[in-house]
Amino acid sequence: MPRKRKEREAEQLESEPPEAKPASAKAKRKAKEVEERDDSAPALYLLKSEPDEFSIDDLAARPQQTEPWDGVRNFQARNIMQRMKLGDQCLFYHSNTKEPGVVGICEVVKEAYPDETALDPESPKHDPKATADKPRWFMVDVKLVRKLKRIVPLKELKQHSNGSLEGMVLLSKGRLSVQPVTQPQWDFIMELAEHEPADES
DNA sequence: GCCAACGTTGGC
DNA sequence: GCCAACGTTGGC
Repeated sequence: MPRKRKEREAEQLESEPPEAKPASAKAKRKAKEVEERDDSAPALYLLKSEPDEFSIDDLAARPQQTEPWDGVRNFQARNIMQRMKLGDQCLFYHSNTKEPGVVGICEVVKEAYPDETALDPESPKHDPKATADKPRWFMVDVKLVRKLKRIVPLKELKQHSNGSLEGMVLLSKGRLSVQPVTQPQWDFIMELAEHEPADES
């Protein structure tokens, strides 16, 4: 029975990471990236949330200012999340709202573990394909580090899409809800947050 | 509310 | 294995 390609790809994504499998060129590249990663520095990411659902202020109001990042239902996003390590830093991004943009920083305080909302038939996020044995979806816990002095709006980030933020995933793969961020991109956004927005006219 | 972009599903 | 149809995301 020939496997459907998309299905195979999805399963590949599902069973990744970690640990060795035959290893495509892509997988090797990824392994090399991990190997070369400087373990002394936390990795950097961006997490999207719709503030109507869960905002940076909701995170700030939580006990311990900590929350499980549940509900991710995209393989690529999940795989990125599964690579997160304790202490990795994440930009908190407000999406699907009046003023979308980066609003704060949070930190990984618990590495990937099964997302129980996928297993719960009562949950709107329930996934019938998820089982206790093969949970399929994972989440991390994040803790608020700080809110930024001001929101750095998407509109403003876009103004630098051919400059300091060239190649930023947010600007090319707009829909991915968990994304890697590079150190220069991170630093630049921090810099933006410290200053008043540049005059747009 | 509209719609473009993109991921997923399923027929063949 | 291709691709059309469908669903979701998210900016505007």
